[in-house]
Amino acid sequence: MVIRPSSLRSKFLRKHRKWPTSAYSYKWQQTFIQNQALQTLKQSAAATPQEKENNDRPHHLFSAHVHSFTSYNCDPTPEAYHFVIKTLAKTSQVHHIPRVLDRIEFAEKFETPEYILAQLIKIYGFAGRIGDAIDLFCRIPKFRCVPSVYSLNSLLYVLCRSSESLKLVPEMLLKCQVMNIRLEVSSFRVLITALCRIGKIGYAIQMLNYMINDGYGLDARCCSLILSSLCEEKDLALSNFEVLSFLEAIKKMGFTPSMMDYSDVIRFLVKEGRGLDALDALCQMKVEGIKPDIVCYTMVLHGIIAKGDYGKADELFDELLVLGLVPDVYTYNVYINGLCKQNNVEAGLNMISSMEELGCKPNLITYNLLLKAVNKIGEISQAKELMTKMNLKGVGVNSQTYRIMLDGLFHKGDVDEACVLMEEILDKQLC
DNA sequence: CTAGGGTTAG
Repeated sequence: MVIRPSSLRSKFLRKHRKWPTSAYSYKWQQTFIQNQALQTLKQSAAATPQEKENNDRPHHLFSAHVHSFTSYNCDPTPEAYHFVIKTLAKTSQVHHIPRVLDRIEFAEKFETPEYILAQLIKIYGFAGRIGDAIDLFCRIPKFRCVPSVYSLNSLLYVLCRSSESLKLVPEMLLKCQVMNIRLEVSSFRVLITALCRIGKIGYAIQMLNYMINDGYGLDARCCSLILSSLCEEKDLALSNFEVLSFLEAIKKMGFTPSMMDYSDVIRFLVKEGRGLDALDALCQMKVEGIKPDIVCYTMVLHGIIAKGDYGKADELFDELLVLGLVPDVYTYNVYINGLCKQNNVEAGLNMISSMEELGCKPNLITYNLLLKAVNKIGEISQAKELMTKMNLKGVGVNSQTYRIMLDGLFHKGDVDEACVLMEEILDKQLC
């Protein structure tokens, strides 16, 4: 028969208890006294700030710890040790933690709560002590604690922080099999998040494959994460090829993209000058029953206009209105940009009043776009008028505004006016 | 809790 240590301990307590009370009451008093001891310890740690800064006295906290518990004639609690460890970490005395650990291992009997050890793994990791973190992980059973995926995730998190320690991950995954810890979806999330963060998206996709092969099922969060990382990937040779094919692949495996997923993809496609692909993605959304919001439409509209397909742009604008979406400044600016590119300045200027009627205030960008277009067709006086209107409406100008105006004036050969404007710029120190 | 994500030009 297996006798669990906890039942052994309670038998021992019943036999040797000091108070003629029930076990419940005894426990209560014990907890109370331990709390008092912990309070004393915390006070003594807080009361000596000058010693905290003094690294020559590393034993202070630790001896205070022992002392406060012996003076209350009770055993230190795991929480007390936790406090000591946290304090040592906070005061950059991580190198003194091993002594504390030794004491927990050899002098104490309690079952150490796993979170304390898991947290220490992270402390070690952030202090750059990868070796200590790994050692601690392997040593967890010595602290009368059964390591679970919780500790493993902490370790994986730490290992994934640098490319150097990343190499140790496969070894640790094997090791945890021996320790009988089964990876959970959360572990994969830790790995994939970290891999994406350090730009190792290829490895992240590999992890996703392992996950599927090991029967964990496809995790939507992992998919979204990899997808958005691919969209942000700077190596275009890689991402241009991957983004859509990756999306296609995970969709086949049962992933249903959310609006955010599509937003990421559309933003990527537009940035890459693939406006038509962005439009396709938008259609795909609708097919899948997701109503694209105004941001999606604005991005696609931008992409289409960049391609010069103004007919499609108009269609798209109509469509969004039909869907009941309300265009905002971003949308109007994109649209106005399209009108300006077609040299349809008239329509662009009319948009200002339309916007105002619809309760959408034109902003600096709106005016800059139109100023540029007006100057382009050589209507300097109209541009000046527009600038006055800007001021009137309380829309401040920026250096871009002045550059546009100077450009216009020089283009016209109006050097005098340009000089006047130049002085105004110098006055405002907007150079 | 319903944001965030999106607009000029260099």
